[in-house]
Amino acid sequence: MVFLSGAKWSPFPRQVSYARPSSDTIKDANLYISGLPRTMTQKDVEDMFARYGRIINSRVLVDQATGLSRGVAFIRFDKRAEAEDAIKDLNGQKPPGASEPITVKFAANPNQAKNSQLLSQLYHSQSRRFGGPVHHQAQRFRFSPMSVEHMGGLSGVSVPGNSTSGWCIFIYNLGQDADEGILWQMFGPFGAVTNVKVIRDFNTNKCKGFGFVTMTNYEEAAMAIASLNGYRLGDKILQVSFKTSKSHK
DNA sequence: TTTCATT
Repeated sequence: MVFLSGAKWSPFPRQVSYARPSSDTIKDANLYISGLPRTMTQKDVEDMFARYGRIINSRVLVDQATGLSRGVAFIRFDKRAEAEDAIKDLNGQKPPGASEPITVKFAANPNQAKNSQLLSQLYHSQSRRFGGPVHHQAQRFRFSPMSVEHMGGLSGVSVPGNSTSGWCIFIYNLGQDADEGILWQMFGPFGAVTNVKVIRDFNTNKCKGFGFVTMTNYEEAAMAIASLNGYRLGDKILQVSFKTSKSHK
């Protein structure tokens, strides 16, 4: 005779909760990896990091239009100590067959990143006066949209800076204190700007002297470059051009 | 004095 009264309501082993315990040991175990060879897939990256611990999830950022790797990835480890080991071992190292070292560090909080970008735009849109040296010169630009419409023959040509999500512009010779706001101010008048970035030193937060602006329309980007290249910002002469591929050698 | 990347 089978006596079932003790079985209660668990006829099958219940799947243990998916939620992971909240604990310091699993906090902030998320890594940001940049400088990866574009040929490396998500699996390749996982393979490289697997020996340091249990990988909870991973992602390789790809250009939405081309599907090509951006050389940037995320790896979330089970434990922070595992992530720390991976940083110590792999940061600044070259993957097999790679010519450039990779950067491995803890990932920034995505909410923080989004907020700072929003704040940057908010600051830009709310600011009426700028103490910077650019403002009083803004009217020196000559707008001649007719001339650039002639340059339509872009198809089939490999044009630096292009991607279907916009035209990436490289700005060199920014001052150490440059910020995103100055880029919005300089490029915004020429047309649709979708993104700006000031490259800063990780530790000092000082600008490394260059930045990027993404503009939607070629004509506006070309006009901005033509107008802003050679522009004097503070005591420096800007160099402005379409971004070129870093691997031109 | 010369090319990012933050799911």
